[in-house]
Amino acid sequence: MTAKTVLIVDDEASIREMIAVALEMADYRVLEADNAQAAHAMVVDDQPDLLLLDWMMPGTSGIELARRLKRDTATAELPIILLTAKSEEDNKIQGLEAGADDYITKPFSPRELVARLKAVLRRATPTGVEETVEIDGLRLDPVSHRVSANGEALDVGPTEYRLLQFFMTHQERAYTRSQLLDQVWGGNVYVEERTVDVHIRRLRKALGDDHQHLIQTVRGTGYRFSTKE
Amino acid sequence: MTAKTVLIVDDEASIREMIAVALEMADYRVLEADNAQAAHAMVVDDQPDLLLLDWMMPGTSGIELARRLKRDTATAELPIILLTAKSEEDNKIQGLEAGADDYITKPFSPRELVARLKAVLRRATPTGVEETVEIDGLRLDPVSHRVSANGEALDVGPTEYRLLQFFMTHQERAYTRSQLLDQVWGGNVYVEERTVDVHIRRLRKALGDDHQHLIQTVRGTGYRFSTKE
DNA sequence: CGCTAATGTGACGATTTCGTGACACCCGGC
DNA sequence: GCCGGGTGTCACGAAATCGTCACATTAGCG
Repeated sequence: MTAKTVLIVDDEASIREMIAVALEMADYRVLEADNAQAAHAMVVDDQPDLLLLDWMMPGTSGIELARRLKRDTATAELPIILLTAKSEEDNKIQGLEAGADDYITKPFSPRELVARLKAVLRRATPTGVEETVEIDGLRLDPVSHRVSANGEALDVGPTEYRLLQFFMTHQERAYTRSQLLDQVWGGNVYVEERTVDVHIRRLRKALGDDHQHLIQTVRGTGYRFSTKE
Repeated sequence: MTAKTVLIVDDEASIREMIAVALEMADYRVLEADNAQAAHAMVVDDQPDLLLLDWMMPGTSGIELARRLKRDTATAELPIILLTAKSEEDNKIQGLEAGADDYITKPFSPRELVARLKAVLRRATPTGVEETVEIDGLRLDPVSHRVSANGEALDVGPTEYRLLQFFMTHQERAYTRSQLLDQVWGGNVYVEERTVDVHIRRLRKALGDDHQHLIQTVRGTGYRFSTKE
């Protein structure tokens, strides 16, 4: 799973720091901004997956930023969690009406924060379209998460599964190891290129004699999935 | 799926309006009533699928209406979500005892409302549609709320029951822990993902050696219910 | 036919994921 | 208050998976 990015917007550096530490321990990427203008720019540029927004800030208030983001279709889907002090509880109505997805009152435990953040992300992330692919008797079904050859189930590991899925939906084209690492492993991972070879090997083995010819090595370049010779 | 009908009961027109807009955007049919008497009539006449009920209303209170509806077998199955102000939190117990299926404190975001409404509708036993499921000698009877294997009764807790019911009505599909939390626990809970594992474990144990193979773990993803393999 | 670079392959330790038992907590019933 | 079932969380170990290496094999070239 690729790490989600969270943008923390608060004018107090100490609070940002505390939250950042908690989130980083929970494996989130963290961005910070100390005012609404900077935050808005970062939302546009860095496209975080979630916004942690302080209610009270000098200049443009948090709620104003929330309202603005929700009005713009490009950013309307961005989940927002508002942070407020206990005494400001009355403002909750405005906050949620402005489009916030959740609302946390200070003080809060890091753990609570992470939990609610997870919940919001879970609700916000739409499940992609999944179609089963079948090629030459080889079938991959994303719904049941199974791979079968001529009806017989094959045992493939998670990485081999993703690799095969990528190949089956991108046939007839050669990919370099680097491209495969990007597409299958997901962008920013540091892994040896030769690791791809090993997983290709494992996938071929799993496919068995009947189908391993589908994965062809393109010498000097990388690999290709193809039914043709 | 035919659109579900939701009856909103609140004496403040502005609140009804806000909710109505949110629900219509989410593809629900919406009915409105501003007092308990009218609401009762509409429940009988229009048979909505769910009731959104304000706690505080002039005349017959929301809770009184809820109690009344739950007493009548004709309307007892109707899911009810209570709306209350934060300060009335203490009354939560009474609300749930009166038969409400969920409980939302104002203010709330439209998104939250829709999420919990979905969850309630999902969990709610849609009157009449409940059929007993039997798979591979394993039988789940929603009417008596019992599970049996080859005629022998099994002892499963409430959560395990819902989990099993969900699985039996959604075979051959791999679900992530997140999805299971959404579907079985309801989208608004903040629970660790690993908790799913524990309940899977409890369910497997309850199913016994004969049937625990039906619940399969999909490494790196989650779980699946299937007779195959 | 040798040589070299690229790829195949088996093994291995490190890491991740999952299963499992224990435990603390909540809440309703007694 | 005490008890007991139900629930969520944790810690630990087992198992699967991953990334890397060393070495074998192969393809392409002169």
